[in-house]
Amino acid sequence: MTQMDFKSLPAQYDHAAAQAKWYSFWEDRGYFHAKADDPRPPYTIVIPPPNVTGALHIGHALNNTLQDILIRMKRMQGFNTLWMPGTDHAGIATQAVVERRLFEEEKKSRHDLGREGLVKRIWDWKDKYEARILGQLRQMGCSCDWQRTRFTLDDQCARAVREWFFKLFQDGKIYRGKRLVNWDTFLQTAVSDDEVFHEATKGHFWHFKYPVIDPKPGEPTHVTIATTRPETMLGDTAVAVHPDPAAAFDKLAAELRAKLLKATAKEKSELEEQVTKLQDRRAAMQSQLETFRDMAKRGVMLELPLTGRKIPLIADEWAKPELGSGAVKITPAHDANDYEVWQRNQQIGAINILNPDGTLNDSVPEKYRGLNVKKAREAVVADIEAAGLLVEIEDREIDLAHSDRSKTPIEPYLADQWFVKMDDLAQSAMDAVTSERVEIVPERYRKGYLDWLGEKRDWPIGRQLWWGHRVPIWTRQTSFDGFPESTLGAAISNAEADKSSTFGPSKKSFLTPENHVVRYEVNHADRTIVTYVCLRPGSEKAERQLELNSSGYIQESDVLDTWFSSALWPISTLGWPNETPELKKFYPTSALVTSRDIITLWVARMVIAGLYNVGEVPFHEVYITPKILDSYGETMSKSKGNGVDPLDVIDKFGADALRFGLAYLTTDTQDVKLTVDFECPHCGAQFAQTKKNRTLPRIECEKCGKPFSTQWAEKAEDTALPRGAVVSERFELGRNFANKLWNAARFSLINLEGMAAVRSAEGFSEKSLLLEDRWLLSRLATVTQQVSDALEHYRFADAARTLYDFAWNEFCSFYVEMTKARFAVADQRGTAQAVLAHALDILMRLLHPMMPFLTEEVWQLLGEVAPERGIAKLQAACDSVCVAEWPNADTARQDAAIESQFADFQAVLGAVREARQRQNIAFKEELEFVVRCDAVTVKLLEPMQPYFKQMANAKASQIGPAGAPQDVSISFALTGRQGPIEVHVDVSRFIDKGAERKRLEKELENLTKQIGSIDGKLNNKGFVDKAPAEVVQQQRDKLVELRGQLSSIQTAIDKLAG
RNA sequence: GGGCGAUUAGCUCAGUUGGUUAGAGCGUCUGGUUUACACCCAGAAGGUCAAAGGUUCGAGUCCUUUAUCGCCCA
Repeated sequence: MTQMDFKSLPAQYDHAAAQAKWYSFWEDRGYFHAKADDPRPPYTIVIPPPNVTGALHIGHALNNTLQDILIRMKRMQGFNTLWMPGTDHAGIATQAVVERRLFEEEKKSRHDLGREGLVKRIWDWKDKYEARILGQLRQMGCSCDWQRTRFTLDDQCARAVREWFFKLFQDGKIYRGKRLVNWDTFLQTAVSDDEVFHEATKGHFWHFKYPVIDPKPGEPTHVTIATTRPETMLGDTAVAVHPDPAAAFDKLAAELRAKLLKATAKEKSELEEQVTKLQDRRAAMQSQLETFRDMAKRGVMLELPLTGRKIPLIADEWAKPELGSGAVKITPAHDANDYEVWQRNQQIGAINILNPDGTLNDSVPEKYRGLNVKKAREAVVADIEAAGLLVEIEDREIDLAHSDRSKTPIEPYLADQWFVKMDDLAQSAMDAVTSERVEIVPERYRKGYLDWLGEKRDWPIGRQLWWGHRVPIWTRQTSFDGFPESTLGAAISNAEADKSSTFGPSKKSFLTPENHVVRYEVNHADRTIVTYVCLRPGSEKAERQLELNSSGYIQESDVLDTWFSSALWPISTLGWPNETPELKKFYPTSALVTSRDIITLWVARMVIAGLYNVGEVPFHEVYITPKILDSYGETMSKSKGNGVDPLDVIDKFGADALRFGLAYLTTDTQDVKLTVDFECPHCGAQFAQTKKNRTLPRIECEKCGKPFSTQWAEKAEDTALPRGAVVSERFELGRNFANKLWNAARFSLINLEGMAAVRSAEGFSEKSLLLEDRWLLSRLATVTQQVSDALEHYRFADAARTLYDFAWNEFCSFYVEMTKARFAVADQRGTAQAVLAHALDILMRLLHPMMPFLTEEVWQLLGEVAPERGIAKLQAACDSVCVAEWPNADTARQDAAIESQFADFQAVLGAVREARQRQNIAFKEELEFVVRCDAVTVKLLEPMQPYFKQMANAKASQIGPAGAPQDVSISFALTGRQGPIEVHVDVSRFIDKGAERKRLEKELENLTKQIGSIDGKLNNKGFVDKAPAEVVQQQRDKLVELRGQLSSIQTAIDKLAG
């Protein structure tokens, strides 16, 4: 076998080359593919499907890296590992992006294209970004089972959506109702509360008078109301006053008094002022409010200006006696609070005054019809003023809801919606968490989940969009003019009972009891019946039949909320509703890794859907990742322009560095701030991304002044410039670590040549293991335990830090350094090689989940020189570290005594090195030193002579109980395992006595302080009596030690003086 | 208004059930080219653990209050 010349390996780790080589290697060998008939226990994660609106940023990189770390570890542990990949269609978000571009680039609206045309455009968009996203995941090294890639809008997912909807409809859990929704007048759809953001804006508070109809003598002739949205008065259906003003005032006063009791002096005066104000107001207004209340009870009507309508004065607690006039206008169709008032006072009714596009509809007087909100507002205010009913206009800051998607103001709007009843469903998902069938990590996120579900608010699932799963319901409206109303109830219950109906299409053979469910809605006002037919998936023929003109059914035009399909993700991807082998094998899945903002939107709904459809929770553990913020502490987002593209980081630092860096940041408590820098493509200078420059299409380098383009570049003149990457220096840590590992491996490879021959000739003897071998093996066992345990419990940062510290500070800085001296000695060579190869092997396995490319590169090279590895027993290395067995901690090799002996050696070495640095003595100059210590330590240190030479260019001239300092030396008093160790480094040729005395005096002061503190503790009776005996003993030992050190330092000082 | 979290070195962050003199990376300073690595090596300086009070023999860690910041819900 011809061996590679390892010396010719590059001195820097070539991440690009490794990435290009190994990803396809793993994929070609099918390592990522999980088979349903594999008998090994399964370990499954479904990816949180990234939405196809745009490319992934570093937050996604974090989320997916963590999943890959778990998956890769479990794969090595011998599980049948499935990581299910895919993307999400993200209904409103994607449609909004495509519509916006359509408008920007072609000045067209979606209506110009029509439903089919727009949907085609969105599919094109989806294809492009899906490819981009999946490509990014590959670049990161994600080991997804690509053969199973799904999309929430593909046929398989569509079937699952249809089936779930059908089941819910059949069970009576889906209903249609009128609800106040957040209406986006731009996109013309309802958006959920979660898609709305609030912003304080400058606005006004208008006060109007409504005339009272036929007031009794002495009663007020007008009621004053106030509003921030005057145009909504056209939809008023009542004015409310409080039913018991006296009680309301009493309550407020009581609350203030309670606050006052607890208040600080500073708050007190302010509260007292409030009390006075309230008292004044009460004196002035209570009797008038009671008059209004009495009028309301009597059924007094008001004249609603501009409309010619009469509306009632009602008593309802929503009216606040302490605010404004105490009376409040009620517009149930356009205000959430007023809607609630309507629910309590059904007789007042509700009037929707808006068209879907935000203009006023036919329910308002003709002159306002067709006006948009802004124009209507101006007109109403002008007309009210002209009528002499305008009281005043206040300036006021208003909290205005905006649509997250279109950035336009939201109008509360009464619309027909499909809802899912949440009572039992929410309860089932709560039970799953309280019973710990689903465990949320970190635990504090449980509360939010349970609180949200506990509200059991019904879920509005319809979206007035074109991109999504269409509601699988066909509707027909028929008149029942020909039927006496009294017989209707009976007709319908008959129909329900035998699934055939006078009005329904039951006689047609295409509808069978299995494939459809029918529900009816009787509308007495206009004497119609609406028939809803829900069809099961796979009834395409029935769908076509229903849509024939003769039967007059049309399919609902709304599509379903994206989360309705995402909720099914863990089961739809595995083939549900079919009972596939995959579903049997891989469901419930093992873990879900996601971000906290979708615990309610997504996680809770997956639990609901899993339990409802399959009867089992979708996953056993949910790990919530930290969130990545930019240097201002803001969340990263495409629209803000502060996102970092993982590919930029990979280009510059490598995928291993990205992944390791991310794992290193993932502690369980914190969000993570990342510095974000531009990198100039001309001169390579890095400078901070700021709020100002982060959305510019072109930027001039702060250093060389040359311009470069950014992600915002669109004009040809900008895109022609070279693109500047956006990176973060935080990943330097990972890059440096990767390089360190690479070089340690390179050193090992160079020195392992011929190893196999030596090994087989000599055999292996346990006795040939030196202290440093035993130390390393002991540490390796402990590190293996710690890393496994940390990853098992989602403590990614712990695992990363443990590996970093061990690999750099122990393996490289000590073990590898020490082998340099041993390789020079023929009879030590074999053992050192065996241990080195073994340690490198284990280290690569432990690092593989975090740094897959580097570890594979090293693994393959190591395989060339050491195809068989191990300590007592040789084993052939596996073809790829990707499927190598996860290390088992060799606990028999853990040895605390060895570790502390080694620590003594490290301390002595450290003292010698410090002496050299203190005195600025070049490494070339050999130092001599004396060690005074007990006999056991002598035995330990004597064999270490070669290492003192190797690592500090120093020689111990004496080691023993009688070791005496040279005339001019730098002295250290150390705490050894057996007892005190004094190190005296002979610096007669070099010393700066003054500096050394200063250092020693400082040391003396330090020791004195410590001794004082321990003395204090030991003289404290409380401590001696109450603290555990071992802690007290520890302090006593410490005191003795410190006193010993004090005297050695004192001696050293005296000597310098003398 | 309610809930959750944060505040530790110049910066970004660790710090297990309370127990030696609170750690790391970057940055700063000093000095280096030794059988891999300057993306390196050997050292150093740098902290009233946000503030106040409490529990305890002992508090960065537990409790209370306050301040500032962030997120979620209304």
